[in-house]
Amino acid sequence: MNASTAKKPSAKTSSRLGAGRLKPDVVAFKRSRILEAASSLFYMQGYEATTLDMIAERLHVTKPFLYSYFRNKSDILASICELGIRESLVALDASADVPGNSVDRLRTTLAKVAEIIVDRHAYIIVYQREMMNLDRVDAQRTLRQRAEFDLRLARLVAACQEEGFVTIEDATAMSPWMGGLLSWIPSYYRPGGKRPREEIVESAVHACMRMIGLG
Amino acid sequence: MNASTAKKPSAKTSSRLGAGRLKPDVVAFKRSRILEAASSLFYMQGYEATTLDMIAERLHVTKPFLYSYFRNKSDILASICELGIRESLVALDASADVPGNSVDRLRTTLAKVAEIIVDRHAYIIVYQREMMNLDRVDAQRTLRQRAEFDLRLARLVAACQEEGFVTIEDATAMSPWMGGLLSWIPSYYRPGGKRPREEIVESAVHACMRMIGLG
DNA sequence: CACAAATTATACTGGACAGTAGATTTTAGC
DNA sequence: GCTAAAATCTACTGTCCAGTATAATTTGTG
Repeated sequence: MNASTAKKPSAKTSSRLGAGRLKPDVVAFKRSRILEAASSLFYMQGYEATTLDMIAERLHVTKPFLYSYFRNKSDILASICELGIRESLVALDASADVPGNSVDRLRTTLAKVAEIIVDRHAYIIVYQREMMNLDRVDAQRTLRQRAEFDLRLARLVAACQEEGFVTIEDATAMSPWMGGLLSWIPSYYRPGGKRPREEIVESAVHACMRMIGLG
Repeated sequence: MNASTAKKPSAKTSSRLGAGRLKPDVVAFKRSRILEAASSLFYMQGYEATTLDMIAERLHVTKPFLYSYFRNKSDILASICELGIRESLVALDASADVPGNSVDRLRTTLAKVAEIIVDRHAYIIVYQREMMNLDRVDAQRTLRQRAEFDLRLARLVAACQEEGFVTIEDATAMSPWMGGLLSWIPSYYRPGGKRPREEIVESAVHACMRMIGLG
């Protein structure tokens, strides 16, 4: 295969043009397994300390196998960073569909994002810690996604202000702190720790809401 | 010299035993200049991507020179991590001397720590990002310092509760979020950005105080 | 100004690791 | 079950860099 960038099997790799449903899914599955193994190792040992041979070994494959699914080491990292933030972005997008008023929407969305961050803690940590190892293009895309995250969060807060639920003047100035607090969760909460997931999420949401005067 | 760990000139390095005031200071000065150069490069490019030759070049010295003042590369990093947190710890210690009630003490201390973090942003970022590159001993000491930081912050919050200024039941559960928020400052605030230092500090302190119901 | 001790530099080594060329095996259509 | 293509592996290379042995230089002292 030797995917130069995209792994999309160029439309007519299989004999039956555009037909094969299975193969693309298999490719996607393999990619996600590689990312799982890589993120776990990056999380525990760091990006530079993790060799491609280690990733390959964990999957019982060899290094050139990885190169069939990713351009190079930093392409693996870029995919992890991408995954690390996209889900949160999707959750923020979905906030418009939450029933109730703007405060309900904010609270529900914060909780949803907090849950995602707890569940994907390894991706988030790797994302924050290793972003600088990305090449220019990947780094810029990732930064843009992060800016998008902050922007949408700020809009949610602004809506609470506009609808009159929040009277604190500098409420929008609090939204970056909310983003920071959420991003901080994985540093503070280790999976398998004593505190249950729900408690962490609830506490984080509380902290965020109080920042804008909503108990 | 070839400092094996401590650089203390073993008491009678100079001819006049225990007399020389200058030399130890010169050694300390050189060490701090090395740390400055190293932290700046680690901050901008990451620990692994920074070679000892780069650090030496920036100071117009050579690699073996660095080995006269630090055991190895990770010893340099360990010193940066140490510095990155010690000042904050000192500020937390000094909180007992702040006049006024416990709320005044908390507010003043949070502001002081926020200022330190803003001023030492490179150290803080490197500390958070590269801690895993430390060897076991240095990593444990650093983790202990961080735990100490969280503990003292929690005590300050608890005092506000005991003196009756804070009525929120889960106030102490908020203190880790305060620590996280403060640690987040350098990711959000880049020096030379549009927002002035004071504004950032004030906003951060506000956010923290509101978490425990103090506007 | 000689001469020991300290400081700093030159020049090298050894190992690790990302990335690759080419061989081999598996898969799937006929 | 034959054959072409896709998937995967074996074996290698070139580079980079932490760390070091040893040489040169500076500094302080009598």
